[in-house]
Amino acid sequence: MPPKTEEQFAEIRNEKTKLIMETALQLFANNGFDNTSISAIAKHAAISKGLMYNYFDSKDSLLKAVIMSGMDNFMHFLQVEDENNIEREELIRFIDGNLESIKQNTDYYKLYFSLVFQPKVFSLLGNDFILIFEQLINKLVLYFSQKEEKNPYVKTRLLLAIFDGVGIHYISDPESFPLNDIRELIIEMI
Amino acid sequence: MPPKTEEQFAEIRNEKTKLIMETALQLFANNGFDNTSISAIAKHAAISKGLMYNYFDSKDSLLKAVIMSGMDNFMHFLQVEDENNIEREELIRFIDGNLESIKQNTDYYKLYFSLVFQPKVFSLLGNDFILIFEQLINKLVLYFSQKEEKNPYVKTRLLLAIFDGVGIHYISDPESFPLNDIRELIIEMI
DNA sequence: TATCTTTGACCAATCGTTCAGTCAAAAAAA
DNA sequence: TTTTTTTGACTGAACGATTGGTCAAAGATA
Repeated sequence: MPPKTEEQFAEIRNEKTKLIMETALQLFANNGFDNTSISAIAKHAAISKGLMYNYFDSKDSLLKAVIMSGMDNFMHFLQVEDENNIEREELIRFIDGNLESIKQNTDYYKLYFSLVFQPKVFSLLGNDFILIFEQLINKLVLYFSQKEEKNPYVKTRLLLAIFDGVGIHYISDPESFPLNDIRELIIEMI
Repeated sequence: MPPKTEEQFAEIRNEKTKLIMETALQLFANNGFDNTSISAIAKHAAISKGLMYNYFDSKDSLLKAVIMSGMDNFMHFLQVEDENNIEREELIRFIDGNLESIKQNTDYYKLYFSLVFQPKVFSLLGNDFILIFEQLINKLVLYFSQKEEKNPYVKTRLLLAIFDGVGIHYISDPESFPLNDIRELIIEMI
């Protein structure tokens, strides 16, 4: 029989994994991934350097876990239903989810924007991003088609670009960026 | 007397400086700043490592020069006049300049977005960015005030955010992103 | 020769990663 | 209760690779 139950060990591992990932996200986002050493993460998390390698195979593997976790979190905010049809109310919920996600996960957005253009990093993540993105496009195109928008696809691509632009500007300057007022302008557009 | 005239040496230095900066921009943008070694830059530029240090004091100094040069280039595209007043025609020129700048300097935008959130890098650049940004805000607020827009400041912040969002999406996917059609939508907004 | 550009071996520092070994805690045995 | 055994989380010195940066010497040209 083990000295601790499996459940106890699992909880320890869960908490430490979470601690390491949260610390890593904070440092990656604000100092850059390549500029953040494992030593620095260990120091901030008050653990040893070796322990990180007990939980993650490599620095790349840690990065992947951090980004995937952030993406999961983002998807929960969106709450997009799987039906094909989409009502205006649901689109507004989607917009609010997007803006709320930006507010609550600024570090994740910083990390995302700082790495998304590096082919090496992008390939690390597989094509989950692309699939989710295409799914979003299809839904929004359908919505704007129903609204008899002149060019539903173009409007869709603009709207998705706006989310990222608003995200970047909010992150750069959270105090003075009028996020709530801009929400109203976006809703007027749809 | 030197073996070459001052002018000859100056031209050599100008050309080499340009070569190093262009090579560095390309590698910084696509592989990341910290992930690009001086040796790699030298190899791609077909010069020695030591020569880079003949032209730039440090890697940070090279980065600063690259970013500043990109910003100068960006400002030339904008062609914003110094008068207080701003006509619709000039704003459209400004939009077109912005979009054209994105098209022609994708590497610079990649580098910019990948570093802008790092406090260490941001402080390297001084507050030129902030000043230019505030100047743009003031001009656009004035324009939208003249158009009797409901909330000129909010509209301005949204428009500037849109430029960055469009830039990111175009860079991520230049082939399928409908930049020209989106230009029309933006112009309809102003 | 005189002068500036150019080279690449070299350095100390830091990096990601490894691994032999320590430790507290709890079940099992006494 | 007390002692022994067993477990896996945890540590940190050490390693090879790589980094930004230096510099004495060579190359080139008038």
